[in-house]
Amino acid sequence: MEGRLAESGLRPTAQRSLVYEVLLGHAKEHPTADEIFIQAKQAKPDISMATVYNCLDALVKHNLIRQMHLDRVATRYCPNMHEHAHFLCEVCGVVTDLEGIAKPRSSGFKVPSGYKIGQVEMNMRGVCPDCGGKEGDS
Amino acid sequence: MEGRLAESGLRPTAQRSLVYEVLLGHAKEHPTADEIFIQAKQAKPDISMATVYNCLDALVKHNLIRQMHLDRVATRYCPNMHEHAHFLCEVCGVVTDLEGIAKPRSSGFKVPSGYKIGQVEMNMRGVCPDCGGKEGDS
DNA sequence: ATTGTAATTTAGAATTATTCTAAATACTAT
DNA sequence: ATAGTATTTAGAATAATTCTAAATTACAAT
Repeated sequence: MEGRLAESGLRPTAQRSLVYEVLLGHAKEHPTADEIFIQAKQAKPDISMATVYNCLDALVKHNLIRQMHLDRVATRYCPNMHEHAHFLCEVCGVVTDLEGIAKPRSSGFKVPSGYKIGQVEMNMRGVCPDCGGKEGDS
Repeated sequence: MEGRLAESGLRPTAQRSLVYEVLLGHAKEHPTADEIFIQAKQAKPDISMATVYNCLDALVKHNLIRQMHLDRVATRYCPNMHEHAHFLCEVCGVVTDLEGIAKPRSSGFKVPSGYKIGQVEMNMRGVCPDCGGKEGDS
């Protein structure tokens, strides 16, 4: 953990390591800052919400985690830095990682030359198999 | 305007028509609820913020407009219902529509069968040509 | 080891976006 | 016209995030 923090040029403080560790341990849940705070507080009861935000922002800036903006409620965080899309089941609310996102230009997007693409975020909504989804028109 | 509202099964009230019209007239800006409110207030000074939210939610529900969740700040709205992606320039902050989004399953996403896909949102960040972006690794 | 300096953390206040509530208004169908 | 339903309204309430200024910590240089 601290290793990766240091590699990325971040000072590996106790709080940062903890926030990163919590997120890695709850990757499937794609937790919000608040949920991460609750978990982190169990290990380090004196950690503050502002610190959780600071740490998350620092981790995002150093490309160790990503933000997900799925809807009008709280931002979610994801430590999976492989290219992937997110699928939100509108019935159960679970977010699933779908690996294999293609690069925009090679997959049907008309990106005029001159645009320098950094981060790409791909979100789908629908119904997951557990909730009775059938194959859609994709 | 009212025509499209009625077609979609929404009662075309003055407020809904106005909110829709404002958004159509500012599609390029991808405005927030607040910005739409300010515009709408010029035409109808007694419209309230709650109504703007109500109307926007109704329009979204009836597939006349889409929400965009680009970052941690306010939700943006987009009346362009063609398949397209959004590009946010991290320098000037302008959001551009990029037409031609491909269907997820046919463009490199591993969507296991059983997932029923509804709305898809694709957002890219980077630097636009005006701000000196060069072609990226896409 | 000690000290200086800058980065980080902290609590709590402040801000902002959004939702809620209950009353008033406007439509629709009788 | 009247009843019933949907919509709008103002303002309060909530929730997420940011700000602030003081305290603490980490790191580098002595």
